[in-house]
Amino acid sequence: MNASTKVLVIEDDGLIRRLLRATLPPRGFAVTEATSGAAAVELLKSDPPDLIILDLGLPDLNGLSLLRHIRAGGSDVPIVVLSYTASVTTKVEALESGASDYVTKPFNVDEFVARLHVALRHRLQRQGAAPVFRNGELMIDLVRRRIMRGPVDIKLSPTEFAILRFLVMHAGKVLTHDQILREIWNHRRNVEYLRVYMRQLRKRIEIDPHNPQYIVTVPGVGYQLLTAD
Amino acid sequence: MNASTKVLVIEDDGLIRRLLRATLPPRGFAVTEATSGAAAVELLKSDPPDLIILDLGLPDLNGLSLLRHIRAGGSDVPIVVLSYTASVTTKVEALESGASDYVTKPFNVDEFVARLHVALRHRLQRQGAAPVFRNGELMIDLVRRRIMRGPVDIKLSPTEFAILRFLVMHAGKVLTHDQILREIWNHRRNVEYLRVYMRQLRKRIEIDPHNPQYIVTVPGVGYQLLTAD
DNA sequence: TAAGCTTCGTAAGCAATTCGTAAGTATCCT
DNA sequence: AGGATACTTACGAATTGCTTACGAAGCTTA
Repeated sequence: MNASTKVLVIEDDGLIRRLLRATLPPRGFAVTEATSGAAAVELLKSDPPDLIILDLGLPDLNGLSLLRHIRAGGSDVPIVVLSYTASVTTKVEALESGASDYVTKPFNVDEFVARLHVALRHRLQRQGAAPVFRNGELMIDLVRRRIMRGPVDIKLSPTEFAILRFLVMHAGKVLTHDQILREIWNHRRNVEYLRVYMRQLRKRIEIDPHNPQYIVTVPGVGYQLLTAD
Repeated sequence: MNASTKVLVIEDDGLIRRLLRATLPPRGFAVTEATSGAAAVELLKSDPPDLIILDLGLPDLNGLSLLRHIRAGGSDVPIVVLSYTASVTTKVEALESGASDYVTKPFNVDEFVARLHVALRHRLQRQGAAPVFRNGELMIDLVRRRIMRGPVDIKLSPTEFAILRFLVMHAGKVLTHDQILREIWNHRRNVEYLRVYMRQLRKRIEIDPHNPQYIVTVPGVGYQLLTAD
């Protein structure tokens, strides 16, 4: 758990917000807050957090809908649900809809933080689990910075490698232009640069850059590194 | 969750064992039991399960030690801890030691099963599984933006995909024109556009667009994506 | 039952956007 | 000086979004 785990607290109740604002930062979390579903949706786009704490009793939007909305959008960010309602059906619905955990108020802060750690652990595991990406002839070893297509060694410039690493870390998922731009250039460049670099990357790793079989473009959205299966 | 998720129940209490033996198999779990830590260690080697349900109050071995032992061995099998003790320190210790969840007895079976599903989900995610909509030949993977009818890959424009995603997120429900217009264009377009795009969508995903079997129109109201069952 | 109105599906055209691609400049390191 | 890399601009081709128009189907009312 590094020092800057970004947590988005989507919570109406001011008391809880204050409690979390007081207790989370000392434990290594950077807290952002949203008091309504609408604000939350905005923040999710502009500055994706590492973890979401979601209250089910929001005024303008049903918490469950928001949960499903986030999951349907393709995000697998851990979401810990917080609620007064201990109704089993609500719990089950939330958990089956993609919540990582369900904590009822009032709660003990230490246990709560431990559960946040559990929720975050899976993400870490997933990232560390596959240092080597494989699809057909292509092999990418992020740790050794080694890329091979069949027997040929492929050399990449630092920027090209950074983009490819980002793709590998989210292999199979569609990454939007915005996501990549933010990751690589912190949003200080625009989409044209991305195109230039994607072209460059393809020239290097694809057999036929005109008919890419690894890095495919998702028109109007972004790019995607295809997985083997 | 396929039909044969192997669960190892490490539990001393006969009542709980009987409860789990009665309730888990109908929900798609195959149950193996161990009543002592020693037996559990044996079973873990001989027949590794997909999930472990671990009681902390074993006679011959401290449950926490067993938990740490399993993790130290490099296994990342999900472990759901079950216990009478609600002591916060115990909970925190278990969770930080690698438990996926901590459930206190007595518990509700439905919620318990939902939590088992959560614990298993991460493993599935790591393997690349994602929530997928299915109806007959049609398969829609929102995360990968992949739509297939039988063996054919279907490509959609961003707007077409946005509409389909909205339908999938509320599959089976009738969505009114207004709802869709608000979601997709924020009400800045009128119903005619919706028709044009629905036609487009059908041309893409339906076998016979004149007799749609997936996207049906509900006259005067809106559209509906039919579910399998 | 016929006429009139509304809803729906469908075709088609135009404008704007998106994408791939080439090419040129600037900067840094060797 | 040479080579690699990053940055930047430009442009044609393809795709997409937007928009209008019209006939068929369904419903309502006289």
